[in-house]
Amino acid sequence: MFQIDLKSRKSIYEQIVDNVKELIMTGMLNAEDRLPSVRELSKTLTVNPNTIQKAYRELEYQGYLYTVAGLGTFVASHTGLPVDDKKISEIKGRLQENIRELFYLGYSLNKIKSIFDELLEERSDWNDKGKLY
Amino acid sequence: MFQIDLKSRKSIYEQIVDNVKELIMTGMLNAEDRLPSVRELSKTLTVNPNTIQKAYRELEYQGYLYTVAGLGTFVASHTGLPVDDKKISEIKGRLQENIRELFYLGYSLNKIKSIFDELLEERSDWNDKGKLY
Amino acid sequence: MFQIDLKSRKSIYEQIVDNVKELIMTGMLNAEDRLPSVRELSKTLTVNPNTIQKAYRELEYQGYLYTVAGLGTFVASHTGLPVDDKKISEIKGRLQENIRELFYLGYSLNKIKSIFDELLEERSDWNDKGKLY
Amino acid sequence: MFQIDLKSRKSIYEQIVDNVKELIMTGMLNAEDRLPSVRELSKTLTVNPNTIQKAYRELEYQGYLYTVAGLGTFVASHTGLPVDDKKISEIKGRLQENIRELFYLGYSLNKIKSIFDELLEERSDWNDKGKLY
DNA sequence: GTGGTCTAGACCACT
DNA sequence: GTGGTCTAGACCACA
Repeated sequence: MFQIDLKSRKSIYEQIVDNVKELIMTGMLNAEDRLPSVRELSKTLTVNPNTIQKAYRELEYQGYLYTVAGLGTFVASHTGLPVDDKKISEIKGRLQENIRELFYLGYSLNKIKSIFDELLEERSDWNDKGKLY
Repeated sequence: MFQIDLKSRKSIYEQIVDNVKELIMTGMLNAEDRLPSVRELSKTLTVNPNTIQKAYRELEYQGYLYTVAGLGTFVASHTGLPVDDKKISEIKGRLQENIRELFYLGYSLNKIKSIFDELLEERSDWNDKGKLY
Repeated sequence: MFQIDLKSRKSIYEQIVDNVKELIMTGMLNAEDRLPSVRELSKTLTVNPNTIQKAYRELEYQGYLYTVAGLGTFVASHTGLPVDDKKISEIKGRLQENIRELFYLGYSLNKIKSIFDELLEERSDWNDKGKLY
Repeated sequence: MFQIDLKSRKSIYEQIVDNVKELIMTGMLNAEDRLPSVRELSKTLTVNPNTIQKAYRELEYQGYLYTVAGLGTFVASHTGLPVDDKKISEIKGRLQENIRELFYLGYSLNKIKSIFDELLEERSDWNDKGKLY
């Protein structure tokens, strides 16, 4: 599934959260898919079960997963969710930050734009079907 | 100068680092400008001096500031710095991540592009003079 | 009959208990009505039979149902039950809690009262016939 | 501050969550008040620090507290928050449930109304000042 | 001092 | 089997 980097400055549970999010966002995991059980993932990653559970719970809080005690943990479907304005503006803030950094490193605004377009180009295989905006 | 948000998840020293970086990148602080002393900033932000100290040290380490004993802390000039490829690709990675997240939240690629263009528009006052790329 | 929400934090058997209680209280199920067998309900809800079993047993224990071996499970009649003072004061406690919460969320006492009246209004179709108080 | 009931079916951390919420809602704890540190409360309640932390974190998720690592945990101010519609309708659901139960226990709608009015009366000392609705 | 993370290992309720 | 809670005790970064 993925690997944990113990040397990273990110905490283990945070790495798990990010990795699972990515699997969901890239479509490797789809709505209603069952995730490995806490104990299973604990073994394959050689990480304490509590740590896995913490990650899963965090993902549940963030709306990516839901849990049925005794059955397992599943990918939540998020269609129809009201778009989270707070989240959006947070992402915009991060984008601004990145723009600023690139600018500081010597890139002109035009160059930054072309970099971004390039990145979008790479994703042109993604399907806009069902997109709300 | 700027404000600290205690409620943020970011640690205080990290907020200071980010804020100073931002001031430098946006041109509010220019090369050779003198920063407030540790004690001064400590008072204006009502933050422990050790915390300010740590932030300044981190900024020094990252090349944004330099210190002259007995005189104070100053903004370093960065012109002529070799473009840090590692940093660039890290930023690109973060941009990709943001794209993925917006896409996941229901935005089409076109919409994402227009969001980014909007953000760039807001910075159109920035001067490309002296940009290397 | 009703639906189970796997995403709910409530355990499945608890949802069944609550739903059956509701059906009884709203008069959809009346004294001596026969409930679906464990196997039947298990199929229609696609839920493990053990889970249904546990829910029925709980409802029996709480006095809502009774079982006749070989015949099935039935709704118990509750007329003439001595009013359970302990239960009443427990419900009052919960009401207090809800009042507190609404108040905390910014509602005035008057507004809270009108919310409650509204909820009662929705139930004005209920029949007070036979009520002891 | 409060006591934990080990015999309760509520988990310890949940009891802490509920108790702290109540302290906040009743005004015993006010915005920006500092809560006992994790270790402190751990000692006074003779409960493991991890359990306290879990409770505090839960309260943070729910918006009642905020945390500054190295400084402590504080009561968040919630004024100006957009009223959480989801929360409101959840509370309404609970109120309906209580109404239903009282009805089932033999109370007429009128009696239920008078019970609720009585409960509100007890809180008539509360001040509506600053209430949004 | 503060909160945050992590481990090892136990016990419980639910499916 | 599943997730959920709890303990005891360790180590880290931040203020």
